[in-house]
Amino acid sequence: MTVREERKQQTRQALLEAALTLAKAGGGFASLSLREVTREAGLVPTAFYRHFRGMDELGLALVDDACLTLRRLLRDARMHSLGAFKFAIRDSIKVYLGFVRHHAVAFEFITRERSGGSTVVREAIAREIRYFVNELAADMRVFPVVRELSSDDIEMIADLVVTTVANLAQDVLALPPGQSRLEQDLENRAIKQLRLIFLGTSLWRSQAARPAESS
Amino acid sequence: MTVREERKQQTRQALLEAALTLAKAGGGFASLSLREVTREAGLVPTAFYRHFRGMDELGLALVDDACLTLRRLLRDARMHSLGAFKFAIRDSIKVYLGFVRHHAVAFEFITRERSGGSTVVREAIAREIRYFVNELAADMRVFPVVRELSSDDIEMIADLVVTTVANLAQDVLALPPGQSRLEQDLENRAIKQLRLIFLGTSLWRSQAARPAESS
DNA sequence: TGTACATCAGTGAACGCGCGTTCACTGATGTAC
DNA sequence: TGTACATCAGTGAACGCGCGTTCACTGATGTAC
Repeated sequence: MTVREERKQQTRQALLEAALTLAKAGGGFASLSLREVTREAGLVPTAFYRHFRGMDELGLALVDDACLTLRRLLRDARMHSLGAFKFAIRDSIKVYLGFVRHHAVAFEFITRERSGGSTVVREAIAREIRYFVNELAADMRVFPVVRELSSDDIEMIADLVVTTVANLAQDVLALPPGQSRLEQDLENRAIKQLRLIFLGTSLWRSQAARPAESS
Repeated sequence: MTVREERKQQTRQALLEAALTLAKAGGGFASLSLREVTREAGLVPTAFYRHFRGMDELGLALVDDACLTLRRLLRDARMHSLGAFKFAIRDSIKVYLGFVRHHAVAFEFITRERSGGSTVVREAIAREIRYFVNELAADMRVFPVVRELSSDDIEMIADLVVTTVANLAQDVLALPPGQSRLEQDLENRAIKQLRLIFLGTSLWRSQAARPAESS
């Protein structure tokens, strides 16, 4: 990579980080101006166009970056869990929350723009979530109890799990800093919820013919 | 109510509806200008201040309105289910989705601003969700299986249910119109998810001492 | 009931401001010879 | 290696536009007598 290309990448990164910082501090990515971003990055507004066509393209780049990091984490986690042949919910949640806190800015961006913001950003995030659900569904097949279920049901359960942990991230990040007691409560709640889900999973097919409507 | 007060209420309502319409069509409530809203409502911009201090106050009024309607629905639903002493998941979801479709604009506003938009609107929505979780937790106590659980656990389960149906509403509303096949899929998925949750609930305490970590 | 005054929802002009985007430019870096 | 030209990331002035908010106003509705 030439010196010029290297410097261009640095500037691009500065723009992405400026956008994340401002989206976190202000009212989300949607209410964020091109001029604000370049100002934060220490550039003149027109320099923006050397890197992105407009704010939408920058938003997509943010989603891609954040999700790439998350995918890497999941891949590593899968390696480890496959090696050890175990699945401890509490440990997994701890690792996950550590990651969420470490990449708080990127995560806040994703959870926030998931349903707000511009259409193109929202669709990109929806696509990534679908990807994660499929990944998790595939991973879950290592458990004998799960392997007996239909693909449809496995995906249904994976979706419930992803929704639950996404909700956890959202709640934790919405907390004012230093509220470690409340954070503990949220963590414990999510752990219990996942245990409940897997408890239900372990019985799923056996009762499927006449399900738990009357309970 | 005098003629003047009546007309003022009409104008106020026109502003609220204009904001809902625009928030649905455009990029959410946050990226919505005072002038846009008054224009849509057929007013001069300055007339806005006769009704709200600014856009934040209008946002809060929207949350209040939408949640008031939803609370009424829940109250009615409770009456019926208490009268009949039954709890059919499929029927409940059907009623709920009917309500979501009927109040699509208000619902889209809530699900969208739940995590995007201005801080004050977001906090108001979080407060309402907490209220719904508590209501549901109280309602769930009519079931003998639930009554044996701790208040903490009941709330944990209620939260999981509320998150799941909120997620369903979000997914259904994000669908392009006329996709009744995909809508059916989402509905069936949510029904299964709730069944799974109640299946887990029916066994919750009995396995609590050494929970489903190894499954 | 009729009159004289008070209230106040909605008007319209005006303001200063930050926005996205255009354009011609500069000067450091890259490249071909 | 040295030179002459090409590339292109970043500059700075300029534009037209919609924004939130102010202010003094108008005229229909309300109220006191």
